[in-house]
Amino acid sequence: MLDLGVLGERVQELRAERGLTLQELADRSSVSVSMLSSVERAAKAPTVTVLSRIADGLGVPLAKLVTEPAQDRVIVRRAADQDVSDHPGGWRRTILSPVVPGVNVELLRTELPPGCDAGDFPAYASGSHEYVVVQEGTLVLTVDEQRLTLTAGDSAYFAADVVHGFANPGPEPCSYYITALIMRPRGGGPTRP
Amino acid sequence: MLDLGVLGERVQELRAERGLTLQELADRSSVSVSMLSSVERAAKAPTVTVLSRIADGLGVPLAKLVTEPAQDRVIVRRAADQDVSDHPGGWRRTILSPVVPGVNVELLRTELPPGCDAGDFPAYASGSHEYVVVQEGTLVLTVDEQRLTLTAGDSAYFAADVVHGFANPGPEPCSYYITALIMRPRGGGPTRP
DNA sequence: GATGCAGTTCTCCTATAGCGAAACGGAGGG
DNA sequence: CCCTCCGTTTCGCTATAGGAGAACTGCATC
Repeated sequence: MLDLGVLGERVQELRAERGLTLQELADRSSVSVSMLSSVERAAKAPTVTVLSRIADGLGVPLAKLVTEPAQDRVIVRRAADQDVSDHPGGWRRTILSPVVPGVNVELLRTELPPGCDAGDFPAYASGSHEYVVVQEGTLVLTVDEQRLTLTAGDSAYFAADVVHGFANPGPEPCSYYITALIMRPRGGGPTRP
Repeated sequence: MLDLGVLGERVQELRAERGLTLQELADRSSVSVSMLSSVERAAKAPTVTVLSRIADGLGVPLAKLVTEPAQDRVIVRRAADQDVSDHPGGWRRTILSPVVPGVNVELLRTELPPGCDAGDFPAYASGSHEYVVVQEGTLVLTVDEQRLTLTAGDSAYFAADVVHGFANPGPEPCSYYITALIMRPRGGGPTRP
């Protein structure tokens, strides 16, 4: 259940960060000063439309105002304990991120031998996205019919709600890191193939 | 700006997925049938409290209902364009993640010369967390008085709401990748009388 | 065609979100 | 001390969110 107090604090904090007065935020967001004050003090529950305008005025996505995360301790995985999976195509994937309840982040390292195509990955749920950074070699990234060639040091971001594939067409091995934030449709489907 | 039509469709879709009737969802969410119908048809704009109850009834986080699917395409940063910052201590940090509105993820690569201590980083807001994977060399990770030695291939996860530091005590260079999910600070403000 | 039933929409009515403007309170400045 | 400025809170008033139940719709079965 949403805590209006937390919501109010969050709005106030974001406004303070930007050095805005109630009046200035009111102008930016087309929400009255009095309403803003009420929301910050949790005196009233704004409608989604009003809260959306407030989020716009603050320059943050609406979701930012209503999500609250969890926290944990330090978890280490030694190189020897890493979860390495060798695939039929000859490529190898290492899942570097420990499983943390409530956090849908995965940090992966993938090694593609020369000429190897790791194939296509399905479109994940809406809202999923991935960061890629190439460590060495050449990576051809395919995102929804769009092909991109990345070399060592290049990084890329894409929304992973479309089909996407990875291939190494070059004569040298390719390795790259992926940070994936995967939204899961309810029912707890399997993790990345 | 939030589109009530989209919101309504989303609620209806989620309800259909679960095979719930308006009445059943009303019972689960403590929101009247008529209000649910109005929201689905975008006839009324619910308050955040009501929408939060609806989200609970559907078993999805509130943010799920208000996040608009990223319509972004691929964003690439070439190695030559990377945002590299050299620090006084002799270490170098490369910010690999393009700035994506609404996503508070950072993907970084850091290079520490032999014997270099990058110093301490402050405690971030509660809920922040980081993944670290060592590419080469030896990294001493300090998290809230706890010291850990990581070598190539090791990865670690920790909640970043405490002071944490990175150092390379070895005779060889050390490089590592960090995926950071940083939450906005909040709650530090003074309470009004 | 009538009857029953499950799901959805419409019809009031009350509580409150939301706005404009006035009132309040603190930090300088005279 | 008194005034002025600036930001915040409070005060009425209006529009609308929200609840309870009636009315409608579609689809079976008799």
